[in-house]
Amino acid sequence: MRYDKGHKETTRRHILEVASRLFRKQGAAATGLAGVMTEAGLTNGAFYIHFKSKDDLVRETVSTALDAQLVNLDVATGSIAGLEAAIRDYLSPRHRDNPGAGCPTSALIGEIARQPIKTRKTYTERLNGILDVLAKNLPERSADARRRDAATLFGMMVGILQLSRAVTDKRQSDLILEDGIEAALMIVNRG
Amino acid sequence: MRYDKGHKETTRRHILEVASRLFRKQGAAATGLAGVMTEAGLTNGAFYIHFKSKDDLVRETVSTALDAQLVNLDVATGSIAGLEAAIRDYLSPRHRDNPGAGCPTSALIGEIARQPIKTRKTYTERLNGILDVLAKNLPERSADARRRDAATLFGMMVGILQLSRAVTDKRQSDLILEDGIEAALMIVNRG
DNA sequence: TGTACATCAGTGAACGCGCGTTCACTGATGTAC
DNA sequence: TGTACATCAGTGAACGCGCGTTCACTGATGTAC
Repeated sequence: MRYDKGHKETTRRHILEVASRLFRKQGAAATGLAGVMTEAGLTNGAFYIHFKSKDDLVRETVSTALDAQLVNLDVATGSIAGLEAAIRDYLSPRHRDNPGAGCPTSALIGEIARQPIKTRKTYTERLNGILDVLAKNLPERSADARRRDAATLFGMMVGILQLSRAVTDKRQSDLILEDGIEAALMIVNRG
Repeated sequence: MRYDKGHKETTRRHILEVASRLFRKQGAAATGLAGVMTEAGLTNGAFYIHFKSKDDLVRETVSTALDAQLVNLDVATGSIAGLEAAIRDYLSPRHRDNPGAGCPTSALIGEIARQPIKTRKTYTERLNGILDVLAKNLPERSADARRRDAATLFGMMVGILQLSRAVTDKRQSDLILEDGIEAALMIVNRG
């Protein structure tokens, strides 16, 4: 073969990374495959060697981006202090200003809700993995209560980050993040 | 003239209503002008009699939809009980299942954050009007604290509604809404 | 060892299609003289 | 009062363009005999 063993898989992952970044930055509907492939250093036609369709690519990017987020979160947390640090990082100006490398949910949830059921199912599974990690790090009480708080906490973080991204006034945007951290920590520490 | 005085304005408002519904339901990027005009009972070409461009239409729909939301909210609230009822209504299965007639922020905030600055400025202004109404109905404390809580509360409601829309499991989706109401009321009643 | 063929990731041109936008035209009414 | 012209919301065909997708082809390597 012309290419190393594993080369195809490397290329596929590379396309996924590029697409994942562009989708989060520009939206999936607003991002064309030609742009993805050019950015990946390939030509149009090569796309279909790796993916069945654009829908397929969207589903794969959602899946892998959430997998990566779960791993990062699992490593970063492990204690209440770790969870609090993760919340501060999530609701930071740095995260707000870098959607392409940030939380896929905050960037794409509006579009995900309108995706084919298969993609929404994939999303739901991965989301639940993330909610499990959050719940694991919440203090005491029943596992059920922690798990339910995790969904509330995550929804809150997502909504607040999105508001901070939409608003044009930087001071207001910063304030939304700061107040959001305070409220999120209140959810973490309620009992 | 062939048409009544005020006919043009009526038509314009009709196009706005149709577009506003389709944008919230399908996303603005994923909705074509031909679809909007057909749904409005007109032909393609008539669009440019009423609007300068698609961007212009998006900005106008965002503006008028938020204006309408502000009026509804102002009427529905007026007391803490009213605010609580508005929160329950926002985080209800009915709202979740009817994005086309629902909160424009929950349906479009991801796209709004990527719109031209002019649209984002319009959005920010209107959002602040809504946050003012929410703040007005929060209990006591300083006006500044209430205003900041309003942003947190709204961000939370938006994020939770979006999560409930993305998730495929109905039971989980319902639970997210119920727990979200509880947490939102906690923000309302903290002091 | 040399040659013919198979494999397959990637190329790049082309497909049909729907997009946002433009424009010559329509036709009912209002206005001027 | 009658006629010529102006107005203007709306029509519908067409524009160029980029979309997602297809496909004949390339060319480096592996395999068979």
